[in-house]
Amino acid sequence: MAKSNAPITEHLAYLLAQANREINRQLELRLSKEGVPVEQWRILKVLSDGDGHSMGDLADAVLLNHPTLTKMIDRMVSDALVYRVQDPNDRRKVLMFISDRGKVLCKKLNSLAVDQEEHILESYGDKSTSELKRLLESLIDSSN
Amino acid sequence: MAKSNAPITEHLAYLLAQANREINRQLELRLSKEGVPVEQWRILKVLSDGDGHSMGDLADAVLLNHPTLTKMIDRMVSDALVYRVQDPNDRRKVLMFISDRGKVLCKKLNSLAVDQEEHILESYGDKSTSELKRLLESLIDSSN
DNA sequence: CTTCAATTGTTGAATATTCAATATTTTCAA
DNA sequence: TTGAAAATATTGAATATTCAACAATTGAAG
Repeated sequence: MAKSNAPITEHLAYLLAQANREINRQLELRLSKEGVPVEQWRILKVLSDGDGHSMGDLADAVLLNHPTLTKMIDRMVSDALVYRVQDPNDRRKVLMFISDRGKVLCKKLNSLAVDQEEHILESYGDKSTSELKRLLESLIDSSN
Repeated sequence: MAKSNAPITEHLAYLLAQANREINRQLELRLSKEGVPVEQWRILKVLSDGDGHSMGDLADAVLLNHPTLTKMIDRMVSDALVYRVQDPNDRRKVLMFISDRGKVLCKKLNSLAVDQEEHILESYGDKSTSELKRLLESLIDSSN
């Protein structure tokens, strides 16, 4: 039986929040070299496959809710990183695409992100990293 | 060598964000029964030791930055869950304490949170959970 | 001692996020 | 075929967060 008086630092929810906050902070720091928030990097990366993604799909993929995504996309369209196309098969939908400018930026961001992953591998270890990834994936799976 | 064209779902930062989002959403759902955001539960839990905690310490412990914490504490003071005392040893500091009312609420919240942890244990497994916790702690350690 | 830098917490303005309501299009049952 | 319900994206108002500036206190060097 779980103890209700356990310190907060022993709760899974807290450990996840703490780890996420720290890793995200580090990534943020790298990406700030290009003046881009983490969410925009995610968006560019998802759109990098060249396919059109609806706003709904994209929102799920980049962990943002719809209105937040809409407004972030507005900014990215202003910056000419992505563009909207109405889905010809279902005109309720908007398909998002990455622009050439977006692709160029995405490459730079990818190398900054890889830089971070390598840094983690060094200090945290190869074994631990892949084991952690495996466990996280499995946790996410079991939560659906 | 890490691949820069790896899908975003393979990045540790993304997996952490995704897992954190999901687990936090579940916890939020439970705590909403008492109308309390997750951060307030964390605050109450940290203050449950009965000691006075400065705003700075508290901000670190509950993963909020200072201005956000100040404003959340303002609300909690209005709700009579916590109270401020000026630190007699260092009058720049404010020491936060939990009230009796806060303690009562905290107990209810704890059992809701334990409920969630038990639910995770069931669907995700005892072994995986403790192994994941261990790896997260170690990741956090190695990031300092 | 005095003064200047560092620490601590709060405030207000700027920014971002969220919730509820809306508009548009599609689906599907009658 | 029509009309109601569902799906999709956006908008605007309400709310929350963040950044930079501020005030108060302490520490420490000269």
